[in-house]
Amino acid sequence: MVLNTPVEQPSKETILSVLKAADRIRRHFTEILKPCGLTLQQFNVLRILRGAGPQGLPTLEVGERMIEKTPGVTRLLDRLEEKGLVSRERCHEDRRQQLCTRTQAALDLLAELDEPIVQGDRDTLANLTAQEENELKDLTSRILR
Amino acid sequence: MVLNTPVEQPSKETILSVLKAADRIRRHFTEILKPCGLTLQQFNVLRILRGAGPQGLPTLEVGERMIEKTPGVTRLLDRLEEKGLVSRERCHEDRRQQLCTRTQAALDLLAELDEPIVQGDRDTLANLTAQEENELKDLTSRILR
DNA sequence: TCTATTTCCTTGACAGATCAACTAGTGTTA
DNA sequence: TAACACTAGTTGATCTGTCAAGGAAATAGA
Repeated sequence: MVLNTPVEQPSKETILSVLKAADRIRRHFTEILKPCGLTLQQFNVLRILRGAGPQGLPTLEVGERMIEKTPGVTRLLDRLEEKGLVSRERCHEDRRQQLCTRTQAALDLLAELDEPIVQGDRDTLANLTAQEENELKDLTSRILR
Repeated sequence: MVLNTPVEQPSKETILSVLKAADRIRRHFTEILKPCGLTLQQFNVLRILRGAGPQGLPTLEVGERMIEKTPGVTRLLDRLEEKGLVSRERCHEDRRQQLCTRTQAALDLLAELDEPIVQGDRDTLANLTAQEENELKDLTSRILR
């Protein structure tokens, strides 16, 4: 998950700290989602599809919004379809595309999760002031750019 | 990899930014390691074992230093052993333990990687001043704590 | 209009993360 | 010393990430 601990250069420490923080964040939300039987990525897909509305999105579009390689998305969608949370059908204008839509069940599930997730957001940054939060956003956005 | 993009609360943006940065960092180092046929985690294990010296470390110890669940470590070590980079043998004092040691081949490989990795560290934070770097370390270390 | 290329997506294969269940030694204690 | 719990590690199953290869529809060019 994370680079190891032997620390010499200060940069290494900083990088390590960023990676560890991301790791804690991921675990935190994974924990929140576990009772619903959703993984973090599945949840992301559902939220993206909720945002897309009833007309749905083609597979690649979903992938792009997740910064994710396509093959993973296909199989992610496979599982969500099996669970009845997503439905897919060929697009008529462009028959290469598969339009993915969230089902009503997905909307219900997401609605249940909204509060816990917002709370999770709060908990994640509970130790930072609003200003520090902005600073953190700024600094991380400038990493490797 | 990352939470999706629909953004309402500022906390969400910050969290997203941290996750994305970690993602870029991970990809960056993965890229550096690819020519050597090592994954990031394999590299971590080898560095840990290099740090441990010739007497090696039991499997669980390796796992702890990686913030990693044990089962994963076992299989990680399996692959490294197949590649001839790690050797394992039962500990005589406590026959439950497997002592894992880096081989000479591993040391050679790591030596080759030291410079590229240090350069990778530099590149990662190239856009931050030393002070900003410290700030980033501080802020991330306070996330979810 | 027919081939060549591109685009969208799927499949296969393998590394890795995580959970649950299990084996094999160790230690403890009655 | 026999029974019990504990520790170290492995194995199996499922999900995800990534690469490489490929199919099928759309598009471009001759």
